[in-house]
Amino acid sequence: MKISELSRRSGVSIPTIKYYLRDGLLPPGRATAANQADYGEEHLRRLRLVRTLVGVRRLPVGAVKEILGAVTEQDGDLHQIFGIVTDARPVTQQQKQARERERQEAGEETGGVTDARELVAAMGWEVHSGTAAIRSLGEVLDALSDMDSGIDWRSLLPYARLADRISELDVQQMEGVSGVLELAERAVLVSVLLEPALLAMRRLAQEDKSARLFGGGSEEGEEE
Amino acid sequence: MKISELSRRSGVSIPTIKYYLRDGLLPPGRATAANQADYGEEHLRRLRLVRTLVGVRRLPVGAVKEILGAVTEQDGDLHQIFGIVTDARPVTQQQKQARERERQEAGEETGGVTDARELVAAMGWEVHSGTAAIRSLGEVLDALSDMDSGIDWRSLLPYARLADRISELDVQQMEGVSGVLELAERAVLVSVLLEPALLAMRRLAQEDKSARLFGGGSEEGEEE
DNA sequence: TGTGATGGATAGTAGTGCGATCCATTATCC
DNA sequence: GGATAATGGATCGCACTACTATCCATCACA
Repeated sequence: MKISELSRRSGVSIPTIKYYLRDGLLPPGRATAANQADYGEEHLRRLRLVRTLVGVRRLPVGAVKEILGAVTEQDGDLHQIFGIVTDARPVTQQQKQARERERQEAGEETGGVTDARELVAAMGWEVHSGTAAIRSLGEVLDALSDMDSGIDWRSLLPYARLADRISELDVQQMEGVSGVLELAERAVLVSVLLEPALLAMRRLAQEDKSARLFGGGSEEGEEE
Repeated sequence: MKISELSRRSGVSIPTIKYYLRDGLLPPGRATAANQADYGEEHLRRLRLVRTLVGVRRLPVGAVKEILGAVTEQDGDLHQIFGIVTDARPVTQQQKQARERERQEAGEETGGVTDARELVAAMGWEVHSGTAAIRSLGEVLDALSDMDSGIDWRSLLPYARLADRISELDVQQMEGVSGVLELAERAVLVSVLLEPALLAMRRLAQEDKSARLFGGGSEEGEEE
């Protein structure tokens, strides 16, 4: 398949495909001549996955590259794949620098991270301690404490128990998938793409619950 | 309080504060002269909230503006506040345009959105149908179907049930908060800031579960 | 044999989240 | 009361991201 066909079948413009090729998001096609390359079905699948992660999940291109690169070289151990996918965080360069600064002036390990480790311990989760998720959770706990919200890691325990049950559903989604690449792709899909779906459902449920509890205040407004 | 004190107390640089003032993220201080304005404690709180949403939750500045603007003018009905917060989605201009195009070529209402409505109906959630959350969920369902993942809205029902229980926790977090602005701030905190915390906990639990199920493949690597 | 697509490279664009600088005005300290 | 320094307001610039556009020599294919 030539690049024009790849473009037609995926709906992605040729310049964008070239950009992904340059950036290593898409492996180069099999070169048949100095100015000709051949792309296969797996390029199409990969391209669709990239578009999904960038377009729907809105991951930065760099993060998608990390995920896909790590996943395709570490093909074999499903747990490793989950770990890699789990560890890839969407942070831009600017934001990274800002984080650096904040971390430095906070003394390299904020109280929130310590609290996050306590929560992990309380839940009995066994994770390798360098996870980005712990830092991420730590940041939120720091912010909650800075804002005097009165919400601490203990108040998050009920949430953690539900998160635990969500993760059980997640690993169930891996059943019945055969190939190695298919498993990797499924792991990416389940752990990354379901994130916006989960948040969306939470928001829908929130609207429902808040209507039942505090609602009725002004109950017109079906118009958009 | 002068701008310099606001900067010192918040840890936010003066140019950044000026930028927020320009963009309407922060209400202007009470002008005492042509080149002097006075800021109060509520400016400090607001600034901290902005920094939390931009820095920790990584919302685009425009989205934060929408949320805060809507929340502070609609002070009164807690359900309205939840709805507003719920409806603000972080989308950049570029991405918006891309969405526009995709929606046009898909005929203005994708199958995923229809599926999303079915899921909402199956859960018995009562929401006004224009919600961004439905569109968001629809996009994910579209992507899952495009990728032939075999995951459809029915497979998401177990997730939806857990999301429902999460939302019950969310509304519980509103208890014991008194003032109107305090309630609004709490609603923002709970529904927006807890998002990264939820995702982080899900990832931690995923790592734990995947280790228990598929793990043991290569169990060294405590080093970071 | 020529026409148009291809790969590869370089440059340009729009949008975001600031930081830097300039300016006239004005609080403030001596 | 005069120097100093800070303030509000404005404009410019910068780094980064995700593309888009253009150019070019080369080559398939009709």
